[in-house]
Amino acid sequence: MGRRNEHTREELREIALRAAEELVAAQGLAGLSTRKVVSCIGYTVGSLYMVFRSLDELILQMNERTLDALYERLAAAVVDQPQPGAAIRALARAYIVFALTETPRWLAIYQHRLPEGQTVPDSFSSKVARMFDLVQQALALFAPRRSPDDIALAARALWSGIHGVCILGFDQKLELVGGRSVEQVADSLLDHYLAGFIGTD
Amino acid sequence: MGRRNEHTREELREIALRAAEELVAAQGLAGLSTRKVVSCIGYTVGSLYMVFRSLDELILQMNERTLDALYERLAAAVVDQPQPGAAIRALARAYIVFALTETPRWLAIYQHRLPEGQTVPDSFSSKVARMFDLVQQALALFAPRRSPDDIALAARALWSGIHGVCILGFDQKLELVGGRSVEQVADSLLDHYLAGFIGTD
DNA sequence: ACCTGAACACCGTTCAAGT
DNA sequence: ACCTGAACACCGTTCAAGT
Repeated sequence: MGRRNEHTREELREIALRAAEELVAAQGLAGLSTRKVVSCIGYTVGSLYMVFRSLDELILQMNERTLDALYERLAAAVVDQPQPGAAIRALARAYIVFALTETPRWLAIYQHRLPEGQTVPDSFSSKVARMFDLVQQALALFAPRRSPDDIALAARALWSGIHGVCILGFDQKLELVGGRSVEQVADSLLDHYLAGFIGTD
Repeated sequence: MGRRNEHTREELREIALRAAEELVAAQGLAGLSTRKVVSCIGYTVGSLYMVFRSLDELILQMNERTLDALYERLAAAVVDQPQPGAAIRALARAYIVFALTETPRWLAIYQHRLPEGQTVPDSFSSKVARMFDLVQQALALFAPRRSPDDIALAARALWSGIHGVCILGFDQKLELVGGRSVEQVADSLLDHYLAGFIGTD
């Protein structure tokens, strides 16, 4: 046995991540397992540990790829939005569309929890920071007289708010008000927050 | 073996739920298992299935107890708040305090996902609705000229927003801005949203 | 060096067997 | 009726053994 060498390490990593993404898309993060991944790609359990330190690391890398995809959607959404208000709205809408269309892998980012004491790698954090900067830049253009501190706080509040709308919106468990779409609730949050933010400028 | 009859069905249910709550408090929802629960209460695996249909049902009932505890904190917070604006702020603050002090079992409400196709029992939904009514009532007093529809939408936007702040705030994975406390971000969301909401009255 | 597959310590759930 | 504990089908991870 052994020494098949059909794939390089990098190829193995790639097909494993792709298989993981398909499994998550079909069955959610809970439906992901090392044994399912290797059975999809025609290897045995041990091989996975040649490329990933653990299942947690595989999930972390999968989530980084999701963050990349999300960033590109957000970046594409702000392009050609000369009005700062429209840019913020476009960012929120792009986030919601991503969450709606890629629900399982978007959810996986938040469902996955590292074992006690472990922290996320820097590459992960910087992808989050990069995405967050888009919101901050749009807000800075929207309220140019505000201090960087005010902008940072507002960006965090708005981003968290939109995220909360998405999370609770897809959780039928918490389906509170019938007939209210995620977009409608997000618009309410955005409109009133921005009105209040600019009003106290 | 068998027929110990040390506890009634109801007692067994109670000590199992209590053990589950302790396990979750100590190790999070991921650290909860049927085998750990029964080992805590001195029974064997099979016994658990006399009282709960499945582990999912046990978790659901545990989460309902958490919702009860949360509701009481929220209800206590609005009492003696004659000013409607203060009532809304008190609700948000009570929610944050609960999330901060009871983090694992508060998180468990959102981490737990039912198997595909299953829906939450009515008792669960009505506990959520009851909690949500508190926000709606406070908002109705705050903006008495608004239609019930507007109030419902605003309540949902605000509640989702505060929840998003809590969720992202405790997820160090997404720790975006150093030094910003959950309270600070929540205040920003609340202040500006309410200002915008009342401003367009 | 690469890969296997048995082994270990877990897991949820079921159910024949015992009292 | 109540409860056990073996059994089944899973799980993540390790590692001696094979090529």
